[in-house]
Amino acid sequence: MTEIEKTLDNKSIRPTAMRILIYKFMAGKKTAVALTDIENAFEKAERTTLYRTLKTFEEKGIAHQIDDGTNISKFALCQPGCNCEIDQDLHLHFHCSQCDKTICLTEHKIPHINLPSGYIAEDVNLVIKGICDSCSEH
Amino acid sequence: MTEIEKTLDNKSIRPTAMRILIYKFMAGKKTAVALTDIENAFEKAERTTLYRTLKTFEEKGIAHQIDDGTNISKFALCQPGCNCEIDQDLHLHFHCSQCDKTICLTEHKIPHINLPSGYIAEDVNLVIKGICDSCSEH
DNA sequence: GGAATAGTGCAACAGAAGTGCATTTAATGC
DNA sequence: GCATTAAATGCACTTCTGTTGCACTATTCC
Ligand SMILES: [Mn+2]
Ligand SMILES: [Mn+2]
Ligand SMILES: [Zn+2]
Ligand SMILES: [Zn+2]
Repeated sequence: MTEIEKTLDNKSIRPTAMRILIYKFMAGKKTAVALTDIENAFEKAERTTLYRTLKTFEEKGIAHQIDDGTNISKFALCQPGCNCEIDQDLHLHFHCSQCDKTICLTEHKIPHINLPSGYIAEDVNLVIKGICDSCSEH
Repeated sequence: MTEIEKTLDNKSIRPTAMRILIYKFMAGKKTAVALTDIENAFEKAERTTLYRTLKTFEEKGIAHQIDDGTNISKFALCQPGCNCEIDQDLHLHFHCSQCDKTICLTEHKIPHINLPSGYIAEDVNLVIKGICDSCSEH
């Protein structure tokens, strides 16, 4: 049983061949991935399978979905300190307008926001658009 | 020349019948509107016209587009103090998960966010999802 | 092994966004 | 006013992402 298989098993995700491949692919990327990214990376990849795999990953708490403002959902494996389950402690995301990559800034937590009375916050999404570190140094 | 016509004219937007209607509709709403909201509000409304009208409104700086995480673009007329043109001073948006309404919290500015070195911020989007004041009081 | 369950592949659909082009409408100059 | 020109609109069509139903396959459990 490999490390990945253990990780999946821990969260009661049956470690099928496709799931392991997808997990590996995501783990190898420093950025969040779109469904089509995975689709293009593998010859034999069914969009539906990817769709449902990502959904499973998210529901079981090993990945989180990111809305970066492009209207294309991105996904990233949860990092240590990610704490996606808990409402608090959410990190922010960066979307580079040049290379179109979306990056989890896990260390950068979203500051507390004061709301007008009557408003109850359940979830918060903070996305910064700009130039990423790779793009800015060139 | 009515007040609305003046507003449009000031930003060099030709005040056509449809544009005035759309402007009125948006001004009468306290929440941001989706394209389909306008489409449903008028019998004779062409999606393309609405689409391009909203785009024009945005480009000319009398409205701003809002990505509230629903993957449906919302639009709202700019309020005094909205300052959409300037990167700084952006306000946050609230999306109610119960009534599905999206609200501009023009008074609530997005706090300054520190980024890792190399990252350059150009735009920032902060959306809070939860229960709005109307929904929470019931 | 066989029943039950979970995962996958294929097909099809929904909804929003976007584009090209012909037609209509409005502004401008004479 | 009327012709000329440019802008706005309406219609048809395409693309893309997301989503679901259903049949088929693989895996687990007894
Ligand atoms: Mn993230
Ligand atoms: Mn707003
Ligand atoms: Zn970049
Ligand atoms: Zn509400």
